Amino acid sequence: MLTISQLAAYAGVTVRAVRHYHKIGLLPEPERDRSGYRTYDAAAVVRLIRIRTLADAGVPLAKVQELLDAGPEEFADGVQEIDKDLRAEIRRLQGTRSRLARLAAGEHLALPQSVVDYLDRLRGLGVGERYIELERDAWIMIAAQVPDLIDSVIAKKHEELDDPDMVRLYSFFTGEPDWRAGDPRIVEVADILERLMIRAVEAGEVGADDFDDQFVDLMDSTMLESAPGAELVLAILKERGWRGWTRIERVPADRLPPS
Amino acid sequence: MLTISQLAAYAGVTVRAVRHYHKIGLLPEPERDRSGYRTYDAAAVVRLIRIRTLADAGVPLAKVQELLDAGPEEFADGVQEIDKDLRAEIRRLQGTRSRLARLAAGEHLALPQSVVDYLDRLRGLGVGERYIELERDAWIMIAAQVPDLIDSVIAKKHEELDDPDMVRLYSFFTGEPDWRAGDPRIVEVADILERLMIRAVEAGEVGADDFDDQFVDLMDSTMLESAPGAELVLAILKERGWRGWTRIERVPADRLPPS
DNA sequence: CTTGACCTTGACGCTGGGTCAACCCTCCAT
DNA sequence: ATGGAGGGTTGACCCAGCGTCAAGGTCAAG
Repeated sequence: MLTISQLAAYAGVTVRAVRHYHKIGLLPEPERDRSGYRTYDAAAVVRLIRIRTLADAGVPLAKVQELLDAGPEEFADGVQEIDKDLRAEIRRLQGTRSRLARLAAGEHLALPQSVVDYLDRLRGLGVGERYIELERDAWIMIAAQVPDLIDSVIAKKHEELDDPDMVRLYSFFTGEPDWRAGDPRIVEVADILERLMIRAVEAGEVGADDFDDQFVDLMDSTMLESAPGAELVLAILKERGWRGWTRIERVPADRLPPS
Repeated sequence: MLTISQLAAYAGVTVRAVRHYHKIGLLPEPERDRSGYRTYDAAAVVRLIRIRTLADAGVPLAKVQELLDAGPEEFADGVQEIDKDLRAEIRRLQGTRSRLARLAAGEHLALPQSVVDYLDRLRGLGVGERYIELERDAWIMIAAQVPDLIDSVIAKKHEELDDPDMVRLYSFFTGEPDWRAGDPRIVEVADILERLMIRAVEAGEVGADDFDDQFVDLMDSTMLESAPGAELVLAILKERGWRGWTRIERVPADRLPPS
């Protein structure tokens, strides 16, 4: 006959755990000797080891009880199910490992790969790190609000970057992004942007996107919030008869303000 | 700006969890809008996703806080450590899977492989299943009390089984193990056992074991508890001048009771 | 007889939130 | 303007699976 600590040690559990199993009725209370000590037999060892095998597999104790007190085919089914969960858990941990490695490598897990690639392309064009951080934050906000649109938006952005004028536009954002009203470069930016807009209108791309108004508003306001100079550039373009940013519109000539 | 549910959804957590992180100071409380709603920016998204990445890896939230607020080399070390734990956990789960498979196959995980092999050999000799269960339980009790001796004991048992007389002895245990005083077969068993003992004495094996007295007592009492007929056989042998079971002793001739 | 290692019951603590409850804010359709 | 849906807010209680005292009774050895 065994004492509780012998039983516990052999099964690889603590004495406290064994008593817990008694309390919840998972392991039957054994006989006591004359001094009140519990005395265990081989059946208790077998049961306890089964309990641990299942519990180690992550099975809640209540289900362990069900399984151990069920018929053999029910037991086999349950074990099958548990094994499936174990395999899934192992895969999950492997995924966690790779995410952890990416986190340690300094990757921004807050954004889908497409956006990361886009930002890398900007960086490759010589765009300053401070501006890229602004863009990154803006894309995070957009991705958080419309996660399923982000890939198609980024695809459009990539197309835009195929245009050398657009590349020139971005190169303005190199270095300090602290634009101030009166900076003469703002006019240069506006000139480039206007050329791009004209080309877009000529190519019939205006109004050709599949995004709804609400989303266009989101893009515009996010970009305006993040890029301080954008407001000033937009003001100039507005004088020249343009409206919009994400979606370009030409204001009718008769409503143009006097230049 | 994001609401709490947008933030939570994007990071793949519940609103409740985000508020929990605020309460424990893991994620800073953001500004509120005029109606008291929390408004989140991109930095919160980044921080929350980092929290989740670490928490998914099983890191307790208190340590997550430490890590995120620490320097880069401390962070890298911590991640290294976590990844080590993850690998260990994956190996543990794979071990659990194999134990689970053995459990489902009806194996007795309560005994080391050596004992299982020994019992299989008995089964192969035609020993009855009921007796084998008795032996199994006895070995479980012994293994639980002296786990590091069990392998050498079993090795001795295997040697014994090389003797045809011992095999004959075991074959008596086939079928019902309910021995009763007066059963003539008990004398047969005693005869065989005596032959074995004489041979052991002649081979100089008596007293040649490396086990201490306490352990010999344990073996004897366990076997006597489990095998009901053993007592009767031992009584006959005692009359013939033998003592012991695990460790054989020849009682000096002058102390022999009259036969 | 003492000492130290066990045994007993009982109660509280811990992680990481889930799950109400009770109430406020905003927006949209009527 | 009104009512309802669908957000948001705090607060309080609840869970598993034990760990960790606390406050003693028992056993074996010296």
